[in-house]
Amino acid sequence: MNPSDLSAPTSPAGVDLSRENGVALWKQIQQVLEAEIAQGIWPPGEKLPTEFQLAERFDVNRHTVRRALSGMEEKGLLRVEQGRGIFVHEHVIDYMVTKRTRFTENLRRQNRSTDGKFLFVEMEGASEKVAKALGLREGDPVICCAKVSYADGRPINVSETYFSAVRFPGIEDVLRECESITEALQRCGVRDYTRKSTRVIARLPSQADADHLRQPRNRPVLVTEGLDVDEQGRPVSFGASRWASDWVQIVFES
Amino acid sequence: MNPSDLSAPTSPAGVDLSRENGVALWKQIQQVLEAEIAQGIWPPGEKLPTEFQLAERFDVNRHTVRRALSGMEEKGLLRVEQGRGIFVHEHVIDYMVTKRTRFTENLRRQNRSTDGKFLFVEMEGASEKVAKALGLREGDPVICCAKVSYADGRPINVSETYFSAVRFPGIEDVLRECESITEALQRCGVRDYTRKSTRVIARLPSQADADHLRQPRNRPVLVTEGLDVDEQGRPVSFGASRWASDWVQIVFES
DNA sequence: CCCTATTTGTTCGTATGTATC
DNA sequence: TGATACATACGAACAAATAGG
Repeated sequence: MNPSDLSAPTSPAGVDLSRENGVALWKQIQQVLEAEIAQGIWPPGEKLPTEFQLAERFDVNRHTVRRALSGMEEKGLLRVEQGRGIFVHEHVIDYMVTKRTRFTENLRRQNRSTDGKFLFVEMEGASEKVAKALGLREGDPVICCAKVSYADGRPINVSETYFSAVRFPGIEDVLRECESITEALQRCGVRDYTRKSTRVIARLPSQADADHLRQPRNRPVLVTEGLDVDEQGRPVSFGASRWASDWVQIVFES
Repeated sequence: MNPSDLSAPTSPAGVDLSRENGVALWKQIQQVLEAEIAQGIWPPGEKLPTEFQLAERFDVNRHTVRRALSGMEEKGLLRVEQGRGIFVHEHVIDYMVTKRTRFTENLRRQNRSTDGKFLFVEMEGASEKVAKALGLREGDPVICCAKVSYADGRPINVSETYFSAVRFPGIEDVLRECESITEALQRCGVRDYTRKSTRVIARLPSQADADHLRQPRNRPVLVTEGLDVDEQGRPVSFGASRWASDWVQIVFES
């Protein structure tokens, strides 16, 4: 190591850990690091020193540091990314799901800026799943609207939303002109719609989804499938989303 | 390979793929495999031949097979486990979350046998999160009831449920005697309770959770945190669960 | 595209102290 | 006292993902 590095200490001074008070070393390390995060010494989003550097600082084995870090990761305080490093976790976004779930409105209420980018809007034949949800037959024409949604400039969601091309003729063009799906549906005569059911699973993302969400492929995503219905209970749209689970938690209020 | 292996063919006979009809080879392979799964040639839970064996069977490169398989995995037809193999996905369990969510009742309705195993029931000091949810102060005494729940003999859920030790004196012993938490609460004077909110995230499991759920550590789990309240709206219990996301999808009905 | 360095993830083996039977 | 189990801590090696040239 270059001596000039000493002028830019990347971590607080050495800490004395007691090896005789009966408290496990890894627990003491976790306490110290949690306190430092709480004090803002390591602000949200900041990269922590490497496991090796932390091991040097506390004068313990790397395994001992890892034990402390894994406890903090489970608490949601850290995000550990293989090959990149360890990061202090930013505050996650609560995405509230209620009967009346609207993406933009939802995040605005949490003082998040929102943005969206259409990937494509096109007509295709309904898959078995889409057909079943919308009450159509497999192969019936549907409009698929694929987009990536952002909060505070970070991609948090990749989605495809399907509409019956028969029920909503011309929605293809309307969607391309509108900012939000709610707006497009209103222009197509749907004054109001509500969420009927939402299905949630967790899995690892496809390469394409990982790219869109700018996350590694070994971090899981939340996958949701939701069906929206109009005031008469008829299906309006079926949406499939992948959420960056490191940044979003989905909250269902009854 | 031992010649006797030939007497136990593990896969259907060779299939002719057309290289001239403009349909990508991997799509043709996917069609064939999906048809075979639909026909029950590869029943749910069955291990498929290795990628190499499939490549030999279709006389293509292993990467071509992988392309087909990855499409099927995204559809949820397969489950790929690094180092173990490729398995036909069993039908997943729909765990319905409504205002009145009861574990056993919920799964019985889907003709699933249920079982549970208590890991421990003990008193501890409330963490910040638990205290906040139950309306207590950090360190206040709470009873933690940890269990693993099974459906059809497969572990699908690891959970800890917390109760105020002040509000429910003696629940520690009642829990140990009861089969279900609903029953224990009834014995403690809670006639009815409803789910107020449920929070969902996805992450990779801890070693302990992976062991309980009998799944590899690189398969994600669904993590839910739910708050139950009594008829007066007072918090009754706070539960934190990890779900084997390969076997369960959580469905919220509004 | 390959190659290398960095960093985290995983799995061995070993040793020690403590609690329990 | 021994036998056993368990948690803790260290060391070494290798695997896997990332980033940069």
